[in-house]
Amino acid sequence: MRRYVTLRTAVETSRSRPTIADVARRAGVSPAAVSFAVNDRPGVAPETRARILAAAQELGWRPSATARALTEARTRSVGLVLARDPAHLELDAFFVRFLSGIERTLAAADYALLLKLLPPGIEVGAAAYERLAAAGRVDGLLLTDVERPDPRLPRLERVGLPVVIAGRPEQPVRVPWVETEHAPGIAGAVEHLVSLGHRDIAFLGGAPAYEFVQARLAAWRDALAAAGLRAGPVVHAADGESARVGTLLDGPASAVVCSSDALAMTVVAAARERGLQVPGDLSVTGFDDSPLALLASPALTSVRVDYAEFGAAAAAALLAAIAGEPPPAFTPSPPRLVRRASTAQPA
Amino acid sequence: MRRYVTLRTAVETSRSRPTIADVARRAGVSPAAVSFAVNDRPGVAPETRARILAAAQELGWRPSATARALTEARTRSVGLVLARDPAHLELDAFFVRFLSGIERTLAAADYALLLKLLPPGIEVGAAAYERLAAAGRVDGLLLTDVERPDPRLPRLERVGLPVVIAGRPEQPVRVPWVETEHAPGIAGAVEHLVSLGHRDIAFLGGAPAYEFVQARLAAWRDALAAAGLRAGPVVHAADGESARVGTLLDGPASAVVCSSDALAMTVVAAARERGLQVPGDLSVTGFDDSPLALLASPALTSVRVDYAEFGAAAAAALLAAIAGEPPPAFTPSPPRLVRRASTAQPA
DNA sequence: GCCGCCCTCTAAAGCGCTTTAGGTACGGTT
DNA sequence: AACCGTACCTAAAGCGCTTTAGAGGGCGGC
Repeated sequence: MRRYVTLRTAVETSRSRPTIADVARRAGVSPAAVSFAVNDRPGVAPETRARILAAAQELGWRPSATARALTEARTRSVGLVLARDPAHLELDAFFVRFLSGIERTLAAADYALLLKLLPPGIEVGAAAYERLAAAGRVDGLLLTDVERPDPRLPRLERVGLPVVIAGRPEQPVRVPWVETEHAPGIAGAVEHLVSLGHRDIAFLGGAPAYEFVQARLAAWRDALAAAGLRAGPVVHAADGESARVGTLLDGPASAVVCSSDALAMTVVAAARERGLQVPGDLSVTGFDDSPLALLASPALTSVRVDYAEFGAAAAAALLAAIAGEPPPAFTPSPPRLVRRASTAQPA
Repeated sequence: MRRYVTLRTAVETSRSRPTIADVARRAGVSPAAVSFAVNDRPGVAPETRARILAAAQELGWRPSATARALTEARTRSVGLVLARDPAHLELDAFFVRFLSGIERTLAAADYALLLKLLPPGIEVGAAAYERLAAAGRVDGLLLTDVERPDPRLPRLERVGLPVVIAGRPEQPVRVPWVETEHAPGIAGAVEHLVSLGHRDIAFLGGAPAYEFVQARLAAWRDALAAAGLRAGPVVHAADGESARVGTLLDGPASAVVCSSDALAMTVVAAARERGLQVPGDLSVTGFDDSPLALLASPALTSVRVDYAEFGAAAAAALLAAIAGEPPPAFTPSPPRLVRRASTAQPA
């Protein structure tokens, strides 16, 4: 057997990372053979492969992600740009769960996640996407927090990279999107309240610009219509904005359906200020079933949605798009109403 | 003026990203000239530079981050590995604020953040660091959630990449670390309670394995000693673990200092279960001043620490380490006690 | 009017991989 | 004995940039 020899003296004294050439030299083969071996390609004798892998192991060599990215024309990383105020993210149960689902999928595929957290301002957000794409830092992009209308969407096709939207765009887009079954969870909350005997049910949602807030609002409206009830008052507010939230309590509503647990706590606080008891005088449902729901007193009846699963599905769809395949089927598990102490029969 | 011409026919029909050669051709210069121009190096005539930049603009060209990474031997990205249970992260005010601070620094330096979110399990966590480093995906690593002792630390020197620890390692390490002034905030809480007249002050902290929990515990102890008081009971618990938290209330303590707002809410709930009023029968202080503090009822007296500033400083130290410079000075702004309704004079 | 210098720009190598196009040796056919 | 396949493996190009060495031209000084 002829051994492959290079003239370069093997100065392995350097402390920098070994290269494929170092491994090749040590295993007595060409760099190409090393490449074939580590990538599990045919054309390498089993014992040669073993020798190569051993050499790589001994040297602690792993192929440079950068060099690979250059030759394979893909970085094995995807980007997620979040253009939300950090303060708004703090109590958001969605973000962390969604992120962990994304990670689960990406890690399995050996992809990395590039996270960009920006102060809000759509223009900035879109520009960030485009910069990431133009620099070729990522193979694809994940979009979330869809607004209606969303100014980012028209610009998306210019990005020239696979993009998957996590959410349901209002306007028609040529970009694939993935949505989970969060809104139907509202129906469960309404039905629960109706079955308790409530006839006047209000809605308290977050910023109306968000599509997911609108979807929940619509679900609330539909569920009321299905129950033959008229829609009670609707208020949009930020967490803790108790003045505005309090206006909900001026009407006849005996129950409030909220689009988040933090908002539900805001209602509870506002009710208490007015001397109303929860759930005696007012029933309140939260959403997301965050740890908050248990900490609140009374503990909040809430809706649990599997956002990790959603994140995993969105990431899977993106990986498929990158591979040029159709997105895998996603059947979200149905949201689950968790009954706790914040709902009861009306007085 | 001689124009640079390549023999390659300019087939600009392809829809793939333009390369430096395309820009060079369009501007009538060599690729090297383009490189010099976009990197603001001397040796390019002003009008040539303008012509090159215009060509780049017209083509929508940005240098490939991948190719750059290969030649410059740096990726312009840093990694952050979080090995915490997502459920634990959900109510954590630290995480999001810290992240936004990191982003602020990185964005200014045109660095990207590679985030890895892992299920806990230290072995896994360290391996993730090493894989990221070995593949050359990042130029440096940020470590947080320091434990005592932390099994990751001894392995850190093998990583062969700049690392900065955000937190205070118990064992001596040769890796630079950055810490913020969170623990002294506890002293403020204790002093506040003492000034209200409390003599028996308990401590409720999160998992004792975390160094930051220990630091807060120590600060509590020191503050009590300084006030000439004996240390009340200490309990470590997870958010919502009210059974264990309740044991705090069996003793003589008239006040509880907590290491997070979520724990403070847990105490409040446990107290209420036993028929104790907050703050009438029991004063409680939270920590972090998360949005929770305002939503809770009573609103929580809490300690605000600027974690964004901390994240920014940690990232700055890492960038300095990458550049081979000493870390910039960091003087954290002092924590601020925010007095709200959960503390009052003892009965 | 020639030399030398500076300014501007190009040629070409090289970063660490992957991949295509062979090339060699060995065994089995005709 | 010449031939063909197959199995392994190597040479070399190329990914898109940066960078070093050096080429060419204009200009001032003598």
